[in-house]
Amino acid sequence: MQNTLSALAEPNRLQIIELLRRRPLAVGEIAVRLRLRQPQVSKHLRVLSDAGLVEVHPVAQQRIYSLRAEPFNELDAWLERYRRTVDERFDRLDDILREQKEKGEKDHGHSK
Amino acid sequence: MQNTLSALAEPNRLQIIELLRRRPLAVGEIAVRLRLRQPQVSKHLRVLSDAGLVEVHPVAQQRIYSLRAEPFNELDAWLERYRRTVDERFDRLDDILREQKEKGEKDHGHSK
DNA sequence: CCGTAATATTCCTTGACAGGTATATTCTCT
DNA sequence: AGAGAATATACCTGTCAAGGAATATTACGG
Repeated sequence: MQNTLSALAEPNRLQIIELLRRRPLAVGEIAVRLRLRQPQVSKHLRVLSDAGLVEVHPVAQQRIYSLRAEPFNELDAWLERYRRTVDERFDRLDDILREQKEKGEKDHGHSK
Repeated sequence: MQNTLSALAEPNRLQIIELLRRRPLAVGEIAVRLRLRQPQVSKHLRVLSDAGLVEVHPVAQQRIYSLRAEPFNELDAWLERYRRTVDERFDRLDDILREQKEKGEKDHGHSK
């Protein structure tokens, strides 16, 4: 999860992912489309690969990179935990605030 | 999207978010639970706030931080585009590879 | 108004990381 | 085997962001 997020945090890497969403691509093609130099693309792909976001398939001297589904599913599962709770937390915010306020007042009265 | 991802890329910030998922908290409480120093917590919260991931509600001298739903919804929408395509891309991978291979062979024959 | 609690901000230092360039590696074709 | 693609790696450099410590700010009670 952490690896996935930090891999996607880099703008160019996110771009690469967006590109690969459309279809698998060779390193050189990515470099051309994103106007990056080949070594940087290779390095970014290394990071993405280590994070499990992409996989490689050699075709002659080319390496075709494509997305892997797993990390996206994990992200999805992680988000799921928030879809459930964020809204209700928001609703309860007033209660929490009141709670905190009362706690503060109680402490002050105690120290008198 | 990019802002959201880079905000979440930092381990401690992700931890903060996970904490706030359970319930809104004051800065000091976060610091205690994550064993971080108060200034760093404030700084991380600043980043999270700028990214729109959290919002503040003052209660006396305390600042209660809570999650905001919007960025999570955006992330969800972004992921949705992948839920649809990753699998089918995966199925088509063989086709793509064959395609690339044939292209390569054609080029070579061309240069003869 | 003063003291204190809670938090934010500033300044500094250091480490990680991305880009640039050169070079190594791998594969294919002849 | 040799040449030339396509890609990966190594090394260097500069930048930026995170942690540490001190200080500023804000809000409250007396």
